[in-house]
Order: sequence, then structure tokens, then C-alpha cells
Amino acid sequence: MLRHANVLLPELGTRLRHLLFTSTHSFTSLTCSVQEDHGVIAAIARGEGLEARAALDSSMAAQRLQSHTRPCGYDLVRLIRAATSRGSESHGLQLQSHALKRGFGSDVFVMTALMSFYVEKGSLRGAHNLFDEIPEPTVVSWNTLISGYLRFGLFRKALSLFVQLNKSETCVGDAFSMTAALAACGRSSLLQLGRSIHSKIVKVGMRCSVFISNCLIDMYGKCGCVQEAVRVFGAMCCKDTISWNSVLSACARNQNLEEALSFLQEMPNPDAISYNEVINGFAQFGNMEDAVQILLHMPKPNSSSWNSIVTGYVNRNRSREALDFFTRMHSEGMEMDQFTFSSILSGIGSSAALSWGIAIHCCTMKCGLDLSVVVGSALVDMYSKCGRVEDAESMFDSLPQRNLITWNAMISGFAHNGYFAKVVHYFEQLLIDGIEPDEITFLNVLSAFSHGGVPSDLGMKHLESMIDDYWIHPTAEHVCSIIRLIGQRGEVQRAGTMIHKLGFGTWAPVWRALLGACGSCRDLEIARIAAAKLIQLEGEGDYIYVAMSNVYASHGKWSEAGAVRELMSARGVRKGAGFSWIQVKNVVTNSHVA
DNA sequence: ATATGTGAGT
Repeated sequence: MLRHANVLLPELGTRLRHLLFTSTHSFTSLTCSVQEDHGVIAAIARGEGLEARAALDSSMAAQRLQSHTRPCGYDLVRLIRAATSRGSESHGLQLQSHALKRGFGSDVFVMTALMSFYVEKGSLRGAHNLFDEIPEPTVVSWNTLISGYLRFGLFRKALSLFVQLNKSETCVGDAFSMTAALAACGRSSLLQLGRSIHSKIVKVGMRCSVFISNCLIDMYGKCGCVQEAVRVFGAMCCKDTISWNSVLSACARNQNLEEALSFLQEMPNPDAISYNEVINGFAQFGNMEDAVQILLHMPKPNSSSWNSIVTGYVNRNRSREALDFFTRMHSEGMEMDQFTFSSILSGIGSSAALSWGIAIHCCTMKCGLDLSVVVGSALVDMYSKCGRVEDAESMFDSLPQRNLITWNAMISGFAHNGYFAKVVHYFEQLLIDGIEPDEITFLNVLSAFSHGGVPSDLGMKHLESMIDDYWIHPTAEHVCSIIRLIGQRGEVQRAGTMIHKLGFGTWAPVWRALLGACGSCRDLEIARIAAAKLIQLEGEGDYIYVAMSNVYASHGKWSEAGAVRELMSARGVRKGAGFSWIQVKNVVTNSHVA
């Protein structure tokens, strides 16, 4: 575009070009440059289309602003939009102060435009501050903020704002608000809220839009409700590719592979995403061989199609085949992107093959991808899984951008390697950075607590905050962690009560954790209860005998301990062999340890 | 004036 302008305007418009093509210029230079010949701008507009037309609009707007006639808010809006789309930060800030000086501080239109400027530069805080100052925000102001939070992964903020919007008397949510809220529900698995939004949509009569239906399908799919997703899909009068892909994804991700396949066959124009969804489903829940067959027979496989296969092998601990596919991908000329590297790195992490990891790290540097958020997070994860927490931390520090996954990888690295003080510190740092923790973050924090000699009430406080402040439903793993923590403090009674209170009475893993906790605090009564519960839930496992025998032994009840051991061998329950991962000359093998 | 919906990562 710059070259074009130079040809068109050899002698005129130097300042104009500066205006159009640089993002560092100030507001002053913009307002001065409106003296330039508008014919010149029009020439560019003819040659370059919309971008130049926007510049023309801005330029005329700037002219009007500068003149002493009464300024019009819409001109400011135009200029702010131009600054937003060019990413010109100083320019936007100057327009803001200009707006305030000229008395537009409570103009909804100008302020809303400024809000999206702040959202665009990633400052949700700034956008929210402006929002708070608007006397009567419109639904657009609300939506700008809600979708801003959504974009940056702050789902809970987005949703609480949405709830607030529905309570307000001055303003009512529209289709934009609904779709944004549905997306936030899906991404944080909040089925109840998602359902209530669905019923609100039906009540207001917004249902038939393709957009909304697609969001509903997606929400239900992400919340694990395939049937409801399929029902919404079936009720749609006109479906687009995204509707098909969403319903396909709902099936495939929830293990309904046959149904996903039949949707794929019925679908009028399946694209790469459609096939990739099915490949993913098979790679996750079905046969890897089927997944590979789909890849080899689909019309135009892309990097993502291959990535799904690599990921599939990695998740099944078939690192050898993952590496084979990884190299095959390269030799067949398929581009390796950030997801390729992150998948293969995660395979390396789980087999603790450090020298492979370093080799791949070098590859990512060659491709210029090592500092991307996705690859960077995978590198942090790989180094900490290979026991190189210091390397992981310096990787973490060197990243220009971090997201929740980066933080989780780092925190979990500290947690697994025994740096409990670091876990707590990084968790606090994450909150200061304005990132919303998810269930994995809390799992790491709780598990660090249970290993790090923290008072059990602090753990409980975090669990409560997770549930009440972040709307995260505790999983069995959270409950296990907190039970270990409470159990170590000798409060197994309290732990038992909590299992029921949180609704995990029929979950074997939590009773197992309780039984384990009884071992360390030597509570015979609760141990008997837990063991009985476990036998009732999942039959007689070797570890129940081992744990009971240990509890008896810790009480000096040697004859009972011996009896349990005897009972164990009499019933033919055998203790499985332990094993560890060892890397020999770059060949990954698992060698059994006696 | 908003720019919402399908894939990949811990």
C-alpha cells in the first residue's frame, strides 16, 4: 500500500502518508494533516479500497473536530475506531483526553468506542473503568465488556456481568449478550446457567437465529449433553457448516463416535474441521487405526488433521508412534505448527525423555515458535515433567505472553517437584495478573497444600473460594486432595463428613484417599469404614488389604496385620509390580523395578 | 457504536 501511494503521489501528501501508514504518529499530526488535499486521499481510496476509505473518514472527522464549529461525537467515534483498528495506542489515549476536554465524558457512543479501544489493547481494567463512568450504558456498552472478558478467558467475570445486565432495569440483553454468555457457560462447563439462558432465549423468542442455535449446540456439547445438542440441531430450520461441525463436535467429544460418523456422512459440505473432529474423537476414544484411516482418506488433510493423530498417540502413551508420525508429517511436507510441537512435547514430558525434549526445543527455535504462548507453555511443561524445574522457570520468565495454561504448567511443575512455597507464590501472582484460575490451578494448589504442611483451614478456604468465587464444581480429585490434607492433620472424621457433603459418597477414589489418610494418622475406626465402603463399591483390591494391614501394624496389632496379609494371599490378591520410566540412549522404554 | 458461533495445549 505504501508503494502504491508513492506511485500515485510523488510530490504531495508526505504528511498524509505518514498519517496513513504509521501507527506511532500522534493525534497532533493527525489533526494537522487534514490540511492535505482530499483529492489525494480519494485517489488512494480508489486504489486501495476500504482501509483508505476509513482513513478518509478519519481525516474528515479530524478536520471537523479541529474546526471551531460544534464538534460531533460521531467524528470522535470514527477516529477512535481508526486508532483501535490500527492498534495505535498513544493516538487512542490522546483521543480519550480530547473527548474528556470537549465534554464527551458521558457520551455513551464515544465512551463505548473507547471501551473497545481498551479491550483491543488487552486492558479490561481500563474498559471496565470507563464502563463504570457511563451514566446510562446501552446494551452495546454491556456487550463490549462482556465479550471482552470472554475473549481474554475471564469467563466468570463475563458471566457475572451478564447476570448483572439481566438484573438492571434500564437495559435488556440482546442476542449478542446471549451468545457471549452461552460461550462462557460452555467453556467453563456451567450447565445450569447455560440451561437457564436457553430458557430465557425461548421466552424472549430469539430462538430461531442460526447464531444462537449454534451457540446452544456448542454449550450443550461442551457441558457433556449430547442429546440436548442434537435436539437443538434437529430443531433448526436452516443450518450452516458451523451448526454441523458443532453437533459433530458435541458427539465426538462425548464419545458418540458412530453418531459423529453418521453426521459426517449426512453433512452436505464437510470441511477439514468436520473430518478433524471425527479424527479427534477416534484418536481419543476409539481406535487409533481408524483415526489414521480417516486421515489418509479425507479430501484435504491439513496440519491440524495430522496433529490430532500425534496427540492421539501421545495421550495413549505410544510415544514411539507419535514421534514416527511427527517425522512422517515433516517428510511429507506438512507444515508443523505450534500445536504439532506442543503435542509432541507433551508426549516427551510424559515419558521424561529430556534429550528428545531439548532437540524439539531447538526445532521450535528454528521455526521461530519457541516463544509463542502455546509452544512456550508446552516447553515449560516438558522441562518440569523432566525434572528440570529451574529450566521450566527460566522458560516461563522469558515468555513475552502467558495465558492460564502457561501458569498452570508452571504451577503444576512446582507442585510435582516439591516447591510448595513457589506454588503459593505463583498462584498469588496469577491472581494479581488478573487471570482467572480454573479447576486445574486449584488442584495443584490444594495438592501443594497437602504436601506442604499448610493448616487444613487454609485449604478449606481455597476450596470454598473455588466453589463460591469461581463457580468451579469440585471434582473427585479436588476432594481427594483436600481429604489428604485434612487427614494428615488427623481430622479424618471431618474428612468423612465432607465426602458426603460434597456429594462424593459413591466415588471410590475419594474413599481410597481417606483410607490412605487413615494410614498416616492411624485412625482404625474410620479406616474400617473406608475399607468397607471401598469393598462395597469396587470389590477387593490389593491396596485395601495393604492399607488395612499397615493401619493395624501402626497400632501394634501385629496379629491382625498378619491375618490381613494371610487373607490376602488366601484369596489370591496379588500386589502389582511398580515400575519407573527410564530413558536409555534416546530409546524410550519402561523398565520394571522389582 | 458491539463483532458473539466449529479444531489443537496444562
